[in-house]
Amino acid sequence: MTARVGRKKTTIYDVAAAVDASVSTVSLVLNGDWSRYRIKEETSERILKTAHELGYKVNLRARGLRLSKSGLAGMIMPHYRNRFFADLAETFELGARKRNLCPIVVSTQRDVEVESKVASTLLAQRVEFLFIVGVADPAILNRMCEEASVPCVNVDLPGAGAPSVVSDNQAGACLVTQKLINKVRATGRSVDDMLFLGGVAGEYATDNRVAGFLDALRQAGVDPHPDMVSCCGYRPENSSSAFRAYVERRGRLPSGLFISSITTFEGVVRYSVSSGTLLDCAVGCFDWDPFAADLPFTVAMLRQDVESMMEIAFNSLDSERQLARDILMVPPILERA
Amino acid sequence: MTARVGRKKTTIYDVAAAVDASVSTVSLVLNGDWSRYRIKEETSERILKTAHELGYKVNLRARGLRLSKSGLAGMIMPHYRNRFFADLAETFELGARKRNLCPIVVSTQRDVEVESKVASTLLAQRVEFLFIVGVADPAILNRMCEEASVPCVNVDLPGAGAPSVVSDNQAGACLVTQKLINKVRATGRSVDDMLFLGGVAGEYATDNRVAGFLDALRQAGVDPHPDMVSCCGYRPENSSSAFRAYVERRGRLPSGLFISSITTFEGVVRYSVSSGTLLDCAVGCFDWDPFAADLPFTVAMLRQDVESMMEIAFNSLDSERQLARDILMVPPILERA
DNA sequence: ATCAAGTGCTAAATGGATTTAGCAGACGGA
DNA sequence: TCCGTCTGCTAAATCCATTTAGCACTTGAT
Repeated sequence: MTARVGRKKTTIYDVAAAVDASVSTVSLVLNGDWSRYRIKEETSERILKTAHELGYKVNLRARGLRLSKSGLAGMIMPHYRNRFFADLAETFELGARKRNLCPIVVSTQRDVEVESKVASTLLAQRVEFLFIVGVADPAILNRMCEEASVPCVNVDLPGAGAPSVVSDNQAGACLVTQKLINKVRATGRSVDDMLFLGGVAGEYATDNRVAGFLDALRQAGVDPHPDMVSCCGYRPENSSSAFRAYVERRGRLPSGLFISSITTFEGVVRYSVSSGTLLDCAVGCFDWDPFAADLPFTVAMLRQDVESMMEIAFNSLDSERQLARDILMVPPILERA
Repeated sequence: MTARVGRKKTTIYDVAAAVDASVSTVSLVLNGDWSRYRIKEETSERILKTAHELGYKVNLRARGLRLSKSGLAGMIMPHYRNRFFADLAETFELGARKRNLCPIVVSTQRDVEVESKVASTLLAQRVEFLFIVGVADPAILNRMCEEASVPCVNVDLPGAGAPSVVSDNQAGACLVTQKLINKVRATGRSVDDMLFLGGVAGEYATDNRVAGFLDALRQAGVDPHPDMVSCCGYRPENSSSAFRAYVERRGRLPSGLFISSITTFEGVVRYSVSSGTLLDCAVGCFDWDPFAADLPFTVAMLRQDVESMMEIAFNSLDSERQLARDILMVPPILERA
């Protein structure tokens, strides 16, 4: 191991000089097609050996320039702080590596400015494609990708500028609500008395989850009234106080509680702990977290099917599907009933 | 916006041709030092305008090749599935962007093979530096970085091949244990009866946390006995059954419980829920998670000071500090007492 | 008329790899 | 002897941007 103390990196030129061959030969050998170009096995071995001794490592930026491929796969997402996003990131990385690409995942904290800046950096790095995850308005980013002719796909929140892969919020919410209704009925309480908590009215995911919730109620013969839905936002503080207000106003817990997201869940738990209220009602949640799954009451949790979503997303990068721009729905998985 | 329908990207050559100027002029203008090279403002404006119209975006790989800088900042870490790692990733990204670099974070699932492969890809991409986070044996990776003359730093788990930034596990554990001891004494129970649960004996973090736990006990005049420490691994199933065994064997809960990590915590909660045991003892945990912080009993949680750790890590990339290879200890923050 | 200084710009080298067309020599057959 | 065929390799163009030395011209002073 001839230590490279000198700070410059070894190039194919160095290797060529060392073995007294041409750069082309070295390149051909290092790329493995020496036999196709009739280069003697002995020469090939000498080159390989020397390259290794000199600590040669290909410069992917130079190769990328020549081949106009970067070997980079880009993804932008809000953050890593819940299991859904964390799993998306890890699954994306796995998929990228499987395709011999180097994943670049960047989180943007849902800041529109940052989203644009990050996207343009990634495009300037010439990523081979871009996954756009959980971005409220993907239109601008889709546009940027189109101008750079870089394939892209929207995940989690759909947009019209590219194919989109999202969980089937409505069907999932409907399924969980049906479970809750069964439980409520089993305990003899009234299905009229159920509550949807969390999210923001007007937002894609929330609206669809509410729709699924209401679907199930209607199917069960209930005529939903406005008091059954409380979209109080995502922050735990909000759901905590909204839930407190609801309970105090009505003097009792709802018979069944549909929680729209994991942070909303946190707020409910916080209320329960601080008020000493035991949550003895049917509870369902559109999200999954190992901690929540272990809490002192049974929760029907819906886990989004990250593996399938990502597989579909990867598949939607080819050109026909890029043009189609469909919204592809993936059913979430019921984690616990 | 002259739409680039043709799939090739615009280069400075295209711009030069369009404005009938030389490539050099275009490059100088686009890099903002047109006045330093006495290029007329009018020319400069024409070039800028045309570049914009043609949708020109610099090719960072070409620039990187020329300048032998990639503009990439690399980090490898086990996964994103707990708040500590998630926060590390986000803080790293922020720091990279602040330095005008594009962050590349790759998770390796603690697989030694994957770690090496990912590291060599990142080095071949010529990242400007590499953060090595939570890697059990950083030696090989440090070596690779040294050969590539890429600065690196170990975070969370130390190694001798580069500077390391770690939480002060021992001091933190000691601090929490002192809190627990006070609580135990306040409730009149015996400090002899405390338990350290989780982790793996022989591992850096665990050993230091155990040492801190024992320090505090000795300071409190207790002579620690083997039954006070149960290193049952990290998985919730392990801690769940280990804790059950402990409680059943002794017929009661410990007076104070020191939990070594968040996954261990999950197991304890799982036991508590499944057995209907109320955890009415002093509980402390070396880790932090918003969900855990809201559970139905008070937990003294130690949150690792990610911001400080990352700042120190970034600072340790300069050449003197690269050579020093110190282990830098950062005290964790007591989140709740 | 001559020279220095200033103005506005460009040619060309460079960074590291890939890839194709083709060169030089050996060898066999007619 | 001459041609065709192999064998083993290489020259050179190319990808795109950066950067320095320096060219050609004008202006003003002497």
